[in-house]
Amino acid sequence: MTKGRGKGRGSPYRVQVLERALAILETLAGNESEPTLIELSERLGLHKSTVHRLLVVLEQYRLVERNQQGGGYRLGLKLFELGSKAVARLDLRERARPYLEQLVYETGETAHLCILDHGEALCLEKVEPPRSVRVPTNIGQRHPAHCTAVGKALLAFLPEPKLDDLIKRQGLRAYTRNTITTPAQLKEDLERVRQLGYAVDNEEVEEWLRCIGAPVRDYSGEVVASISIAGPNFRLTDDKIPMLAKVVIETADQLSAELGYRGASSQAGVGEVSQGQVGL
Amino acid sequence: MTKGRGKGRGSPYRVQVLERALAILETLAGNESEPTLIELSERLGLHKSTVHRLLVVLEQYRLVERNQQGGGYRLGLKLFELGSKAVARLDLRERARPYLEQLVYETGETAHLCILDHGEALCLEKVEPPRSVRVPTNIGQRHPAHCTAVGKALLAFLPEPKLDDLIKRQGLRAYTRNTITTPAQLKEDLERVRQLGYAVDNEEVEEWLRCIGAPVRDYSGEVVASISIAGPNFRLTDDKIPMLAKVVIETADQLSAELGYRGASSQAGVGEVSQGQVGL
DNA sequence: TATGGCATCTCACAATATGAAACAAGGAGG
DNA sequence: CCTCCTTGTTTCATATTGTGAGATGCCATA
Repeated sequence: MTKGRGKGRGSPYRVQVLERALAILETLAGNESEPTLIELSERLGLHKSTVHRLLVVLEQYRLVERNQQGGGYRLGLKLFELGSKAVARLDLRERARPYLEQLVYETGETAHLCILDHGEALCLEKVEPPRSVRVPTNIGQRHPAHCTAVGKALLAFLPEPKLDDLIKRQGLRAYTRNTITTPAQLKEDLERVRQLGYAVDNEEVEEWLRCIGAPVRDYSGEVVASISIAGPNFRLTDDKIPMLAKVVIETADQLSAELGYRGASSQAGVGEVSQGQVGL
Repeated sequence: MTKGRGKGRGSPYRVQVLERALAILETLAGNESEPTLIELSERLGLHKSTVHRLLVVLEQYRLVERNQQGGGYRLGLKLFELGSKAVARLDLRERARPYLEQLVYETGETAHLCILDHGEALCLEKVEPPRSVRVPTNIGQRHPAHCTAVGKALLAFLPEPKLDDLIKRQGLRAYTRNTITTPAQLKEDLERVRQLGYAVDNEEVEEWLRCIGAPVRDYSGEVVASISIAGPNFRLTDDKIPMLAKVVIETADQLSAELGYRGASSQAGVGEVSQGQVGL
């Protein structure tokens, strides 16, 4: 019952077992606790038997583990293995780490590296300062693009039609009262990002959380990632933001250079850019 | 044709589609290049149609991506997402990183953090020194346990029956002429690890590569991980090993303390150990 | 010993995945 | 310009494959 569980887009191809197996994985990914076979089957609206059979196979392949003689089920480490392979091709991650560390050192705030993946900001790497307010993010986590600094730093350099497409598909959900919720506002904000060279998340996703992000370009000049610092509003105050932004931009530019970007000291050259429009 | 493709262990449950889908993922994980639909179907001995259908579904769920309008297929970033969730529960990784960095700082060599997963050493984290000989390992990669320092540091604290079981299942494959290939030799070596508090990989997996590893314990005293440094034989020379081992052990002990181990300053008390032979 | 929660197994049924073959879309080369 | 070849996409009849009700087994706790 309740067959086509969400997933919206009517797609021509379906493979029931596969979809169910993946639903299991997603459920395990979503839950802190480690659900039991029956909890799982209830949550998915599937039969004990069915879920059991799938779990056994998934376990054979290490995509799923059991707590130890009995407990619940959880994601297996094979996924970590595969996931590591999936990001290995973007060696961004390894190359960016020193720069993130430098950023943490210079600002004392948590630093992130993200890429745009299917309209959301996917966090590839995070470096935290020794002791700090806990920023509620994790490596591998997705974040909405329209209300995060990393997200906006990426969106700002997307061709307009793609941007429109994303807005239409993802919507602009409100997380706090500061969240931007109309396309017009968002575009205005992105224009500011292009002019200043950095993006700000002013408590748009979490009440007390502010972020400052800047784009990272590869050898071809394309924006392929963004980095940011994140901290509580009482440390990232309005008057400090320009100064901190300068540091973030500098670091992002260094990383861009590492990736082969020989920018004509072009857009957002920190010092002097903001005279003309930077143009979409 | 060729139905039960390897996977040996005759297990009571089988779900064909799932197994095939996972075979696709494994193939994509194993290949540097990004194979095309037909290459994939040939390699798997499956029909174009079948593979295509599976790929489309896998792509819907982001487990697989295409190169961009046309190229080959490759692993999708959803796997990274799931994989990150899978290791999040062992927060080992984040907590260990500073110690690995310290280790790199103090020794100038590449540092690794591994756990024992199904008889192999799974690399959870790696930190490299600024410029160094490239150590051929990656985060997420599995390594044989019997011929690596991280592996032996873990094996040494396994109950004997489990060890025997592992040896029987994994075998002791030779990678170089230094690789230990008999259970007796291995056990002798592991005894030495227990006495000295550290394990050495003396070019047992790669001709020029040496490693020094030490176990990490959690609050309960159980060995849950190991850390190591790895470098070329001309830097990790016999005479330097005891000194370097001391550093590795100290760092491992600090990490153990961080994890809540209030060890009775027990085995391998760092200070006085090394008078014996360094062995091997 | 009874009880309940959970995992595992069996089996008849039909829904589901399968793969042959036809079609479409490019690209390369003559 | 046309043909040939490679790769991806779609369709459809078929029986292989997955399904789920229910029975059984297992191990706790009461």
